[in-house]
Amino acid sequence: MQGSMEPTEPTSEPSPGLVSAAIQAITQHIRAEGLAPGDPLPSEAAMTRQLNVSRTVVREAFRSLSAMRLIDMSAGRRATVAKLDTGAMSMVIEHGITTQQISVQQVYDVRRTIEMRTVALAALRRTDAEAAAIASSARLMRENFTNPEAVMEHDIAFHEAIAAASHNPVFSLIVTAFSGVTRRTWVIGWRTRSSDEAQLKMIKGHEDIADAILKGDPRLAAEHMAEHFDKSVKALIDAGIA
Amino acid sequence: MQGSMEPTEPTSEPSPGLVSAAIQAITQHIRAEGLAPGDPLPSEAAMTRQLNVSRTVVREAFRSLSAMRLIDMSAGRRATVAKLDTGAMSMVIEHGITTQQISVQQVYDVRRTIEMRTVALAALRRTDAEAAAIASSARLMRENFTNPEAVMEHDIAFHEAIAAASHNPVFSLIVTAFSGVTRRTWVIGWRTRSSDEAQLKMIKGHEDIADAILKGDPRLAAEHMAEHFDKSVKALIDAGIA
DNA sequence: TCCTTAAAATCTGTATGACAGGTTGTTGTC
DNA sequence: GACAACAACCTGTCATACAGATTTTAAGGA
Repeated sequence: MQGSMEPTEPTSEPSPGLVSAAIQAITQHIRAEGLAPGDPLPSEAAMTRQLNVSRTVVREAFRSLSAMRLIDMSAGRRATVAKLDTGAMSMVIEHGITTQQISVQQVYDVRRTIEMRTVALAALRRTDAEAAAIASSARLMRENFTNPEAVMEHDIAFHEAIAAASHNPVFSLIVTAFSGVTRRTWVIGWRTRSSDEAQLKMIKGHEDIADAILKGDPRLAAEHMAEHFDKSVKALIDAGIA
Repeated sequence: MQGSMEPTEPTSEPSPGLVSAAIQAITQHIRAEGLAPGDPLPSEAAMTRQLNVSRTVVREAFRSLSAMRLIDMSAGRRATVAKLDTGAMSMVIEHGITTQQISVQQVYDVRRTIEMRTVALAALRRTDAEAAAIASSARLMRENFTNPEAVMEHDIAFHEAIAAASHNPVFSLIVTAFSGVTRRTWVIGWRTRSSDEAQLKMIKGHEDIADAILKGDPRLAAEHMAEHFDKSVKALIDAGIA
């Protein structure tokens, strides 16, 4: 049963490659069956029979979806539908940066645009627990301020917590996808704030944002966020980031 | 040379699975060599030797990156670094929608946030050709207004053209990633505009945006865009979209 | 010498078979 | 009825084979 000898559909085959077809078949199966995260998918063997292709093809399809984090795979178990994850988006952004198709500044412009909105939404919709988590990240930035690495991680957590408090997972998805870029450039911005004073002022900015969210004042929160981004971008430009 | 018999690195193996390791090796190769779009990657055979794993593993890694559109593959040719493409992002968004982890309204909120910015940037940065392309899409909407399918495609092209005119590929990436969702819900909004008058008014809104961009007035352009989105969201809510 | 063309080497696409190891369902015993 | 051993199923990885596409090399002629 060599693949090219028995074209299952001699008429219309728009996408080139059996793997692409298999990927589509799997995603369509999810849609057609109305599967939810955690629900199991057909086994590779079943898919092999259904599509009448080799296991190689089916496996490459499953693996591709797994790489995009649309499904979860593990040995012995069937693949399951995955919860929303930022994996694929992160990789696309990283790819764009490393191949110099997008610049760090362009990412920051998008981040600013989005986070001006998430911070306003967070001020309006945050639960008490979310407000506490945001404030906590800001506090941890101050407490660890002699350890840049730690400050950075709490900074990233701070922005992700705000996105989560916006109660729109698409915002969370995008903000989180940018975290990788932030990890790669954050230190540069930090170094331009040479004095302790400048560094503490930057941390103060985060506390102001957290306070505004706690108070439920979207306009004030957005103002502080704008200021924060303007200074961050300025720091990057001063450091000569293209 | 059975895989599990000769652990190449008996000490630290953080990521579970050889395929993940291979994916990382490839992306790191791109970074380390400073490859640009179009540049060729090592052959599968070369990668197989370098990583000391089977071709199966290497192939699944390549295929995964291809599915995310980070690399281009075709028979006989070596894989090459891909230009920035929205493929993976679209699939993530689609997945979120079909598994009901995100709602259409949430996508529209993100679109509104982003396109309020792209339209302003487009007004400031558009070339004459870009302004013409945007206006052309609006005109084609009017000319084909008895054919909903055609109107939709020109509508989508309109928004993507604005994103392109923002001269920030990250915006283009995100806006384009949402086009799939738009294709799946657009008709619903169109139907709520039952009269020709209502439909033509909606098209007029697009022309107003195009004019503002042509005039180079970011504030006016953003105002028209806001109005457009508010009406679109209202139309979806009227139609009972969750 | 240079151009053309045919053969060889290389590469990807797909299929098949094999086996290790994990997971789940079944059965049989106590 | 509880528990343990076993069988069935499933994924992870490897090896091999071959078709078809592409690139490289070599040969031959102008």
